[in-house]
Amino acid sequence: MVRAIYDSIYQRLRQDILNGTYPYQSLLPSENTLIKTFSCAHNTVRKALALLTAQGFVQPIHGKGVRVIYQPPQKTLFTLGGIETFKETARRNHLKAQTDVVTFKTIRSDDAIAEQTGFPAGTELYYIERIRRLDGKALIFDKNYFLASIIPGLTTAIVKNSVYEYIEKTLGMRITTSKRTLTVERTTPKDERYLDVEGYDFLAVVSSQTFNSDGIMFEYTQSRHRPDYFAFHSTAIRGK
Amino acid sequence: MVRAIYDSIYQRLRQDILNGTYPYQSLLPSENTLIKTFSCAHNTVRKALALLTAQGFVQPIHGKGVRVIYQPPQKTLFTLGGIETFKETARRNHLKAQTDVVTFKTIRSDDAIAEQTGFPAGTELYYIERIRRLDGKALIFDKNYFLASIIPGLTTAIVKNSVYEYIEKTLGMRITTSKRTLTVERTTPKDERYLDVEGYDFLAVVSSQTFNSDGIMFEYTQSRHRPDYFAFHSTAIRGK
DNA sequence: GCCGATTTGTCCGTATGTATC
DNA sequence: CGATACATACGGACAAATCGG
Repeated sequence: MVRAIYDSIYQRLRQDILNGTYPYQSLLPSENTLIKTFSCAHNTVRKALALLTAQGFVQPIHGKGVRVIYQPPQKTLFTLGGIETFKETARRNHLKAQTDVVTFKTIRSDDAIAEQTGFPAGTELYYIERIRRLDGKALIFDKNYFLASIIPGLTTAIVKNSVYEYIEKTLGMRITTSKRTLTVERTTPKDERYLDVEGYDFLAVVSSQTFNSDGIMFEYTQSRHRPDYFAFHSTAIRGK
Repeated sequence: MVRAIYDSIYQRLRQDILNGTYPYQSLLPSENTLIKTFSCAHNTVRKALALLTAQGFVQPIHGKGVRVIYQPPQKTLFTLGGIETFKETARRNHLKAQTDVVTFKTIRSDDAIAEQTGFPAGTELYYIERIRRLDGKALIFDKNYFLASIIPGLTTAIVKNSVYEYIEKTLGMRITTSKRTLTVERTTPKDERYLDVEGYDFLAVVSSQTFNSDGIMFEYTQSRHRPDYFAFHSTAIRGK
């Protein structure tokens, strides 16, 4: 897979921001300099910078330069914000990850499920419930609905490992957009049965719809997190 | 203020998606068509489409078209996700908003504040605590730190109305990037004193750093929300 | 399976506008 | 005012994916 030029520029600048070459509040080399460094056109550099801006790494200042606004996270705990696998998250935090599958079946969506997930009623779905353990503690309760017509051949073994790995590596499907809603909800009896709630009576709940590169929603997931291991990061950019 | 061409195309398409002209799962007119419609260059149309993609409205499909993946929110309640003032949010939900200022003072940041907010120790700051009421109920507890050197002349009157209005209209400063972290925390005695917690012992806590168009962080805010009036929306796009 | 039309994706070079210093 | 730097826009070229005949 050959990377696009703008992408390699983006990756390079991103790395240099992360490793401190361009520290917080410093200015990146000017667009003109970058053009010479990477021997490419103006627009190509700008596309890379637009990406960095959208991800919250830099803030361009008209007539002045491009300022780095990324700061390394101070408290290092379990966080999420991009599109990341549970396994990836665990590895990033040097924690031992384990997944228990408690439910695995195919269902047909009814009106209630359609209302909640956005899948039309009558659609054939996989329904999966999993418990995510970090260092042995049951911290996250996941409910997944997968579109059976798009994700064929799911097995408990796959589900226990990583569904995303199966989707991307085996099926060769690309995951692109993910829309999320975050709420705070009271623990249910089911939560208490499966999770080590340890006195917590509220959970952080992330509901997400995931789309593939055809713009088809193929997954609806609800992840219920124990609050003390949860943080969610997001960057918003005003208009322009 | 004259809008850029790409921006007017973006606004127009966005409107047409919101009002149902281009419904969920439909395809937008092709880039070629849009070029003719708006009498502009390829790249200009593409910039508008890139914006729509980044905001989660559409998903382009190589060789096929640009698919609309926006769905109107089903449960209409208090939500946030973009950069929006409290007043704007209240108006959108047809609720009567009221703000009580409980603390308003200037302080100098110490090590503890620096650690939490990201302002260097020794910086002069405004510190404000406010209670946000919707339809009379005290639902949100806000703590703000503003950089005094950047936001001069704050008064309780301004703070009771809208600080952002003051910043944008009176000072003429542009707010651009906002970085947020979302956590779930136990209510404190202070929360219980000021908010109508009604038995809720956990709150949704949004911490945000706001940057102006010079890339200077001028605000750190912590908003503590009662769970039943809180939802947070976010769109993530996988790298490429 | 191939070809050609359509459509999105990447890149270039140039020109002009506008903000900062 | 001039030099520098980011912002917008144009037009052209070619690549890559999709789809129908």
